[in-house]
Amino acid sequence: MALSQRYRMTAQRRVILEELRKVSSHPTADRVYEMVRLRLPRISLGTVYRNLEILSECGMIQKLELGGIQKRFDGNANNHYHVRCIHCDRIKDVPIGPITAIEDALHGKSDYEIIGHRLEFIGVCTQCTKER
Amino acid sequence: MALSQRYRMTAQRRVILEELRKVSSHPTADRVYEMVRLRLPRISLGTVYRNLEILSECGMIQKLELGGIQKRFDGNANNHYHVRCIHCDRIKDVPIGPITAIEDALHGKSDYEIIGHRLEFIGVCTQCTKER
DNA sequence: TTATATGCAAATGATTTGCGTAGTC
DNA sequence: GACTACGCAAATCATTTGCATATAA
Repeated sequence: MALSQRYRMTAQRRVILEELRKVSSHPTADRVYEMVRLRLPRISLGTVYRNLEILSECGMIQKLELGGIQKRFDGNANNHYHVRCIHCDRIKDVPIGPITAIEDALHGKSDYEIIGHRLEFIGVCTQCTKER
Repeated sequence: MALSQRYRMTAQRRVILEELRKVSSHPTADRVYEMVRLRLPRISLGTVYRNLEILSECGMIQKLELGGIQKRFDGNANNHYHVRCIHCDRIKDVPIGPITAIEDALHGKSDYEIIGHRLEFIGVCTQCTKER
């Protein structure tokens, strides 16, 4: 929360960041916990949550807060969109840049001062397409 | 869950629907509970949750599952977008229709079969603009 | 009459937090 | 050495669920 804090690079924080950057699966916090625990068996789930929060605050990772119950985390901090499989909840990056035109569509039509948007695509992943 | 069920119009369900249609505030489940309790003091929170679920399943209301911790409900079942105030979380309808072109931008660029999108605008409401 | 719905309370599940100790800067 | 972070366990908060009873169709 405190943006003026001096953050320290602990082993836990480094490993969480490394593991998250290794995968493209957009894991939940407890999946990250599982992944990290292979290298740091004594790490606690609370530490994972705390660090995911701090890392996303610092802009080193991304916290995805769209559909779904659990939050997902993305080692790629660059702003980009995602597709979520409606059946299995698998999330994949989408290879298109930010569509700024979306906000233009709203110009002068809302009394809110528009500062951004959240967009997520819904679809069916290749695996689920096969299985049905 | 069971789509083949025969739903009954109980007093509780009717009042929840009526109250939700009265407001444009996109309340959380417990706000709906408060609203409904003025007319049905003995209703339980569980009943409110169960009915909000059923009503949105039937397409009579909308469940908003974008940013934020708590789900929000919308008495207007027509598909439309929302703006969320980044400071106070107030949600307002946005007077533009579905932007189908958004999905076209993705054509051929993802191996997911795209079936839709979720979009929410982020902004600052008039009240929060004044207060800052 | 009979399946669906309710009220109540307890359970669940994700996330957060308090606290005493450990480690970084 | 001072302050941030950790591990652990308990707390929180939104939401869901089991169960006995009530009610719509």
